[in-house]
Amino acid sequence: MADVIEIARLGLTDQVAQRLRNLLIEGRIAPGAKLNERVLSEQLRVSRTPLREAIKLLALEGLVDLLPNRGAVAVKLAEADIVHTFELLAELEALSGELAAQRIVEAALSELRAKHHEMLAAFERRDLSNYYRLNAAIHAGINEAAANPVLADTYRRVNARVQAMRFRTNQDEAKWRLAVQEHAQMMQALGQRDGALLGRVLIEHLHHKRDTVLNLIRAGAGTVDLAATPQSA
Amino acid sequence: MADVIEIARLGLTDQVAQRLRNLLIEGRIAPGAKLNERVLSEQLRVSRTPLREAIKLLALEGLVDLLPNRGAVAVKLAEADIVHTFELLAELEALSGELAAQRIVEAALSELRAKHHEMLAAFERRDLSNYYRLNAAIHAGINEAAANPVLADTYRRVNARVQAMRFRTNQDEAKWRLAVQEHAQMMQALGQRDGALLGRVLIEHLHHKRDTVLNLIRAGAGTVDLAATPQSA
DNA sequence: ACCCGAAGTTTTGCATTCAAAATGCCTTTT
DNA sequence: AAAAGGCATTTTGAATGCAAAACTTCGGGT
Repeated sequence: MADVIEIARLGLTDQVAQRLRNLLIEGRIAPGAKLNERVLSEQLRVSRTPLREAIKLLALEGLVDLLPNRGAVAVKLAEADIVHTFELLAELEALSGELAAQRIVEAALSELRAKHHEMLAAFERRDLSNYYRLNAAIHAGINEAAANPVLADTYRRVNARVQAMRFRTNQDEAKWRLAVQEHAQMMQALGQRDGALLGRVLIEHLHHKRDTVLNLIRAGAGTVDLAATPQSA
Repeated sequence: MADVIEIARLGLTDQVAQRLRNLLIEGRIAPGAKLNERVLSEQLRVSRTPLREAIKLLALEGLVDLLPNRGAVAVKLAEADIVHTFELLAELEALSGELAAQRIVEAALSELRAKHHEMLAAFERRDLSNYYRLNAAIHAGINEAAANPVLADTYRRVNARVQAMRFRTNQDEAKWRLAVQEHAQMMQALGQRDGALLGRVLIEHLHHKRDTVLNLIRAGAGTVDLAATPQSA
């Protein structure tokens, strides 16, 4: 009866990294914005040491760019970056799906179905916030069902890069409907344990997601934010 | 005429990370060994600050495990980790191959062919060191030809985890021969721009590599090293 | 008037110092 | 004698301080 409870106890660095990650993903720190160490350390009430370590971590995750002797800036993804990221992300999701279809246990499948129905409810109410949350939870669930920690970890890292963009999509009614349909197909394929089908559906799904994000960028939303949220208020 | 030459100028942290990464991959720091910050900082002649940052980076890469308030240890991969890593790695290589077959330019293909022949030469001489170097260069070349930086980066990261193991394989003559044959098939598929075929060959290739590594571990080589190289000399 | 250059300021990078947590040893008690 | 508790040492974690690099601004020159 060794490690039974094991309460939190995260290091400060990891807490800071988590906080910064959220700020970046939610766009509270605008793409292209400089990350001033002194300012940030005062805002987060930590010294520069754990902050710097956290920034280095985020750089490895690809959420910030590191300019030697000139600090870090929040990444501003170009179209090519989006294309490249989704090219990989689609494949990772497909692999997750194929493995999940083979390995998922009944309990997990039921939980995913439940989340799927909750998501449908959020869709009917046009409750974007909950829809997004459940959507992410379902994808994460499939990932977990694949029972490959290395894959899960890699997926999380790559996904983080475009999460900020995905956050702001699904305004288009038609595309939203299509996404919901695809999710239904996913659940069906998973229920039938048809990995190949699930993989194909996921690739298609991500393909559409990519196009949505690209449109968003072309509309200017993803690149102009520079002065919009100067990370203060 | 801005940044034309742009010599090195890496930060100390990155240099330390690179050095540590090599030590870990080459097994100079044995799996399971503790990374004492004071000792390492004296050996590498740097202060603990950049060292700590580097260790955190390696933790994110999965090369060391981070125990809260108790420092870092070099990862000791279990069989399950190997299986999981190769499960992903095979897919990443296959994707690289498919994209490379579509996108590789003639010059890069020629360079790969040249490296392939050099590798055959190294094989004939049973020159394991050069064989390994050229082998890695060819895989890296295919990766680069895929022209997807996100994929390339991810591949590098995941590959690093098992590089230490791959380093010590190919002692078995029969398996070595097979690997060389598979490489020939790879070059042919690439020359024909047959991405699907190249993908299949690569998955098979990695599959075999995985089995070799698993055998190596089962023979005890991968896990017993604990006291073998106590990171000093 | 505009451009180039130098001094001052700011900001990052690294080292050192201080604090907190863990490990190991020794004493003490049953 | 064995186990438990406390003290000392070691080791990690975080903050501060110092030096070097980059940006800014102001002044002089063309």
